[in-house]
Amino acid sequence: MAKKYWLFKSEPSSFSIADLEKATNRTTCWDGVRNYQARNFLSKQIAVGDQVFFYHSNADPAAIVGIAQITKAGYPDPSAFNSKSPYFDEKSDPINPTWYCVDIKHVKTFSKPVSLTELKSNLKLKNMVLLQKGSRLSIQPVSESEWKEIIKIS
DNA sequence: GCCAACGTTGGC
DNA sequence: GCCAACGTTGGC
Repeated sequence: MAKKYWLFKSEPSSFSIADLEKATNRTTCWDGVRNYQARNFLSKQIAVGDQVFFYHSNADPAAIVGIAQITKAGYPDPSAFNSKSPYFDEKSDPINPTWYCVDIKHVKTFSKPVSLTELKSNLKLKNMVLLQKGSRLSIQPVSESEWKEIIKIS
């Protein structure tokens, strides 16, 4: 299976790429995703070795700030069953879990982040999911050509 | 802080 | 099944 590319959004005030870099094994469980479309990517399509752009939303500036890779494919999100977690979902059944997560590992932090403004100004990237009007999806596919173009500018 | 766009909920 | 109301996301 060909390697695939993704973009994961995170608000740096809750979890930034610096936090990922500092995490044990530079790895974290990407939990708490509570959107069905994003869930489907996590549970069905994202595979070990896939590459991920780490994006800071609600940030100044909003930007792609680095790269991570998938170290563990989709598995049931433990936070959904933890009543103390802010992501607890009492309706999720452990036998047939509603929510999934993956593990990601830090690969690199860009010395020069690629800002949303730069992405928007690049015509080769106009079809990126991130740039579509009203796009709020927190886990998005990125095409190979988009990936390469962004690596080139970074 | 504002607000447009989106997803979900729940009454009917 | 429709759709209004609500809560959330996220750029500005």
